[in-house]
Amino acid sequence: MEYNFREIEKKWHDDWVAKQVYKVEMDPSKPKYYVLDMFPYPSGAGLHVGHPLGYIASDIYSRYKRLQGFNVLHPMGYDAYGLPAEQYAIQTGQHPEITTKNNIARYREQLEKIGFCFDWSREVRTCDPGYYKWTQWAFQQMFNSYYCNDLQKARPISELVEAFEANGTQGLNVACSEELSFTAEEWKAKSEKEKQQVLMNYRIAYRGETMVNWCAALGTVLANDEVVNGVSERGGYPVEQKVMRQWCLRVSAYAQRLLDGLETIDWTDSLKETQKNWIGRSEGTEVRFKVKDSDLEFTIFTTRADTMFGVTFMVLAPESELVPQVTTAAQKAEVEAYLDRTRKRTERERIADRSVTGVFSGSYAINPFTGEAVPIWISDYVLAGYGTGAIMAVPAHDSRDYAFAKHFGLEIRPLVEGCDVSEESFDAKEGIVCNSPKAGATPYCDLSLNGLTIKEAIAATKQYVKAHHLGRVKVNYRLRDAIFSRQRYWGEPFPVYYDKEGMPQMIPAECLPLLLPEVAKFLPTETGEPPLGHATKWAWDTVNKQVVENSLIDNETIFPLELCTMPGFAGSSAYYLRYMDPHNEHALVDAQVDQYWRNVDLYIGGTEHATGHLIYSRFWNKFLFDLGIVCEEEPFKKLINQGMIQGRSNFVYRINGTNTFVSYNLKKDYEVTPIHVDVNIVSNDVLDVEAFKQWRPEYNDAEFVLEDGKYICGWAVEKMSKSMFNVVNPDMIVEKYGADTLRLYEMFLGPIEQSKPWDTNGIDGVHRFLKKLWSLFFGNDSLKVTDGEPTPAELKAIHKLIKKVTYDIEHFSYNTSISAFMICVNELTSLKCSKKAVLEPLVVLLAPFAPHIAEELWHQLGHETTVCDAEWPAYNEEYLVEQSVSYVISFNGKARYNLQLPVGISKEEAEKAALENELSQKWMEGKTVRKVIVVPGKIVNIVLG
RNA sequence: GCGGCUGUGGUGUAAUUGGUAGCCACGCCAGACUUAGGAUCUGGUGCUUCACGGCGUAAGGGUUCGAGUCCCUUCAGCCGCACCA
Repeated sequence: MEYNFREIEKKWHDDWVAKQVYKVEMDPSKPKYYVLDMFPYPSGAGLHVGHPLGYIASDIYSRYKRLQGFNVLHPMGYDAYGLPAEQYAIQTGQHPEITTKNNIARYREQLEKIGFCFDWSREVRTCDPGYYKWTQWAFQQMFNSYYCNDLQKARPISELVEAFEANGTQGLNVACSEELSFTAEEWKAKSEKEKQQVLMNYRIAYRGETMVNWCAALGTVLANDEVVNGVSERGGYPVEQKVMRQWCLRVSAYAQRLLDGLETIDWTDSLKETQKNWIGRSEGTEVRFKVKDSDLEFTIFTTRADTMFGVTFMVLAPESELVPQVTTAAQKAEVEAYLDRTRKRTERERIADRSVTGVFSGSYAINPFTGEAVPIWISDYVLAGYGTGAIMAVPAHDSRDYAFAKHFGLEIRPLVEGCDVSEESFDAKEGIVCNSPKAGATPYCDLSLNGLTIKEAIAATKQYVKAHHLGRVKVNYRLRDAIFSRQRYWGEPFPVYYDKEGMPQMIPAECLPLLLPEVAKFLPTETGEPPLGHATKWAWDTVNKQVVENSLIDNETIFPLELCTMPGFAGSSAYYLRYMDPHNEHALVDAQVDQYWRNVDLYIGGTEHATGHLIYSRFWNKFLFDLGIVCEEEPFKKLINQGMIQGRSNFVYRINGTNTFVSYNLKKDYEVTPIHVDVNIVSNDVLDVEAFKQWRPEYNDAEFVLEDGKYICGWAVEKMSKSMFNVVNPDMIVEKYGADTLRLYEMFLGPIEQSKPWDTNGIDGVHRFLKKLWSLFFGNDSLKVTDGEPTPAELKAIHKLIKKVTYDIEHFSYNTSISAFMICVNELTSLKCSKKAVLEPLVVLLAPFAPHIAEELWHQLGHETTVCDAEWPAYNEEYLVEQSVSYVISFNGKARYNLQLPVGISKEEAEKAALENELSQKWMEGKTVRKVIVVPGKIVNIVLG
């Protein structure tokens, strides 16, 4: 009987669907396990072989955990809102709703073929109203919350109002956009509108005027993680910095907790490192400087407080609001010209061109430590968005200040013993401080740092600043608030309207979801007019279908609605929670359900989400945790990044000016042009010549110079893309070899975390393995499984496998498991073993990897129930014990030969046996044994004197 | 510039975590069965040497009886952050 994978896979797939084998219910009698894949956004290209890599890995683990008796939640859904889905729709000129629907259908079809154990009854789509109701709901909760730094958690905004009424801002320690200061009386005197404006400064979801990344080509603003090297991540369009009023999420309030939480979760070091870099914690000091001959004062941030005595100038960011205030009349024209120039530069130009530019403001600042007046400059090497947008420049010990000082001829004052600053600055934080004035030498300051190490000097200066109220110790984070609005169509509408004061108000929670309206034109605009402006009919509450004309109408008053939509990461930030309770209409997730499933035990996905989704999700979850909605602070306990699958392109070589193609190893004799050829008509780098002729009309009459009767193609690793003809679809592999072969092969390719090119060479090896496995069960035309007692050799083979596979799955080392399967099957084949007692555990072990064939064999062995509900076999060490162990006898560490010694022999006995054996040898005469080292069960090393 | 990771046959990789480097595959070579094979089966395959042997885990050094594995230096590649004060 042949291994007919097509028939088997079809049969069991249909059976699983009919019997709902993968449907999961909450079951408190069993321990839970939650395995999650990063859900895909349904792009138009469909799945390629890179997508399933992670899904297969998680599927294996899910099935394994189920066999171990866990109640496993393993869901799948679609990240359907957002830029990628919308860009695809725009490119194909279709409505995103239609393309999204079609793409999802295609994804589903492809996923079905691979035999995943997803519980499809829990599928979520971020663009479903029933789903985004909870995205909108979460946004409203954030709007109604502020972040208390003392409690280190989000609290209802009403508590903040109470605090204002009682004490104003007195004693307040909360996250805010701008430090405000007012008394309770002043608060009470404010108008309702003013109060709302003040509260906006504290809300976790707030509308604020900030520097944003504006991408004209995409017609929208973008979050920082959506901008890479100054261009948009999606499409690579230019991005410019612009001040705009936008919705933002106060992610920065959670910076420290996001950092601390990393210590509690099992992620790779590299991913944690990426997030740490992104959060960018930096401890330093804020110091106030007065402007000379003025009441003005401004604050700078520095991590090098020890260099206060080396300050020779100050620099402001061009965007700083201080710039107009410190610019003197004489310098005005020059400053304006400079501001104009810098304003015009895009982010990319700013990154590319790092030549030193700047302009003198005309004013001076007083160094609070020395009383010295130093010039205030303006330069775009100082960023408005970090620290205070102003710095004290210490050219001797900062390379950027150094370059600036050299360029403009400013003083460089070294402060570290023995450092040479004639050619470059001395940036290292090591050495002994010198050149600071003696204590009491100036009327301003009695601090002397001479003789201290830099670290001691920093601490001493911090202390001094604090004691003399010159500033404060401050921790800065690079992490910025997330810009949360997009001037695009395909996203969640904000559940927001604007009152007659123009202040945003939340649509009543019972009216959610606010549905995304139909619009005549959904294209984005270069000027940033949101497409929702075209909407004429809005609706909310799917039940009541209240319709409003572009506005909320209340007692005949018309209130305009927010026209921006939410960004892609909104819908993906809490989807793992929704899977727990996907049909709940009353809560994002029921508290009891959340108590049971808690959080994701194993999360598998790509590194590309390190600074986007994986930050936002953690933030979102921590916020919900603060509110008591979820019971775990971190959403993803363990995370594995599957490597990227690159394309492996094939080339044919056309002899210039002809239609003749020369095989790879002969091409050096000709002048040739390499041409990409579709990898799907190449096998093991051998071109299917006939298929090539059919591939394109111009090759119909192609001729070939062959080697050994074959046409060998060249190859290269490139991005997997249509234009390189190197895209491999999983469907094609499934069609040719079956889903089980695809699953095994993707895992056999190498460690999951490693990036590698997709290379179909070698897939025959795993396919052959399945055929060999099949032939353990079937003879020429019938089942040949027998009931006999297994021999010790057979038991050893299978128990070795059980041990190895169990260990490997726990360690996500699937590639080595598959090797172990191959070894076992080869052993059983040569032992001619077809005993049920051996083959049955083999089938169970295989079930996570190749579920279809395992299911078929399981039923062939006479079982009625699905193999998914079998029990994971346990191994017995007894069967693995060797009768004797081969010890390596080595002299002075050099291995000489093997000596068989009985199992269980003690260290001393082994030593003795080895010596007896050796000392009788002739060549040992006259040598003295200095030491004998026995590694139990392994090695005897004899050290000769 | 700062931080992290990686480096093993022609190829993908493995190595019981410091114990005979190269498991399992691909490819290649030889053989068997075949009208035929992109089928199946058997054997071989790190380099070098006729051989005995010698050399081999990016390069160099160190620790150790023993190093692919630990430590130091260098080189190469990949990734993250980056005028972040």
